[in-house]
Amino acid sequence: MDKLRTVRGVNDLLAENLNNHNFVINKGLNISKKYCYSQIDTPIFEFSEIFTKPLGKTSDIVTKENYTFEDRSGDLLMLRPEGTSGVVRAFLNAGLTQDIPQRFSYFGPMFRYERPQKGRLRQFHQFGVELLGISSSMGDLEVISLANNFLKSLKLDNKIELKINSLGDTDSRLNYRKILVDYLNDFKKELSEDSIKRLKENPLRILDSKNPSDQAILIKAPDVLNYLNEFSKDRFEEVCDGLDSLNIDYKIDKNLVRGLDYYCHTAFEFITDQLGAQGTVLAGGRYDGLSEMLGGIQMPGVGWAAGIERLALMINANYKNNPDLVLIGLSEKFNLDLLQMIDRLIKDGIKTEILYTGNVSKKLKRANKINAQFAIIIGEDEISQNIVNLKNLKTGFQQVMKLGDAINEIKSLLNINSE
RNA sequence: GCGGGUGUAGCUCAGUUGGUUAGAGCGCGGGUUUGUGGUACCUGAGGUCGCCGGUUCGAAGCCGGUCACUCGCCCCA
Repeated sequence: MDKLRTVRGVNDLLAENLNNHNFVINKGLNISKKYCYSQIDTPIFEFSEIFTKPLGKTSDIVTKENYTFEDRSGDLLMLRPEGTSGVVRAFLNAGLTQDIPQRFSYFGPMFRYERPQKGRLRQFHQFGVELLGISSSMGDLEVISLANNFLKSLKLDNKIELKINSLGDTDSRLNYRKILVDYLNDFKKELSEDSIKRLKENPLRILDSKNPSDQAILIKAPDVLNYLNEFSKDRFEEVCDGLDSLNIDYKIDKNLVRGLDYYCHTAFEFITDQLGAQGTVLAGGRYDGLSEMLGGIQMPGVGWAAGIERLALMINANYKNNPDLVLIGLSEKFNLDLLQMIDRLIKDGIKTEILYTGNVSKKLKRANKINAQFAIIIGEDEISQNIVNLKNLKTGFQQVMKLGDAINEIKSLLNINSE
């Protein structure tokens, strides 16, 4: 380490950015609380299998993008690359299978060893929700409705569109997989290198390839939706009809596939064109097999996760942290008096900062810079008469009065209600 | 992991074909103002030109490597 810096793909969050993040998180928590989702917090690392089992052996997240390490007792651990597996694990651990449905919301850092880009970091943050124990399409519709209202509350609904698809149940999926592989095998020579590899490992992923020659081949490829069995097809129709009656706009994208193995039936992504290659801002789907993959009982689930960084890039939460009031002493010997005064001021809900150093002129300059509304200035005279000099920094008007009167004046002018 | 672009002061950026002591604006410090801010004027500090090596009498500028950011691919939120 020759210079002070963070490791690659990992950022500090300074006031303004953090404010945007918190804005996104708070909107998410608020709206999910109204849908009766309880917040849950799970560890940021788990035994590796918690992720490797459900995510699938061929997913990049498991094969090359994880942060894995052995701890001192020799256990193989992984920094979580996503949130769902941990939440389901916690749900199983807590024995909540006896009390379904369960609704969870969560947020926190996730870790993937990827090539960093804007909106794609190695430590990044997700906000997500999971609904466990509801197998009908109503579950899918509920979480999509929640997502839609979440994005609306961020005023992003006009910049983002919803794409959905269905992967069908296991039977449909395996059947379609066979048909797709048969079709693609005829074009093997024209497929991209990546896609040839995926033909064996995870052929469905070829569907969302951006390679032009792949795309040309895909135009005539068999359509997943035509190969769903009766049950899966009906289920997908229920979801589409449901979205119609909820007035949620969507586009069916037959090439939309989720990257992780545990998904089935409904898959959806909310996508923007404003973030370049990182356009997926919120994505999710149904994962009825996940619980069993972890060794639990059969337990249907559906949920989504949103990229907090990506959403934060699209909003501007108007960061403000200016004091209502600054306290100024004529010299440093009044600083302790000011510190005593703060007890009372914060009880009245007044955001107060003490300016400790410099002469009065410097302190007022500083007060301007941090955009304070009022200043209380004290010196020998004020102390001896038990009064303060209250100055309105916007108008320049100032007068001496009792501290209690000053507090009332500030509160009434700034509309502050004490708590 | 692959391909392209960028990297000069705290910030935004100039810097000609390789040529003396690398500049501007904003910001920051001090002063005009020892109990009163915003404006104005004066003034000062701040740079290993991302890092390492090479070419050259001489490199911020050229060459190689490397690190970081960024765009696309990949992956995905």
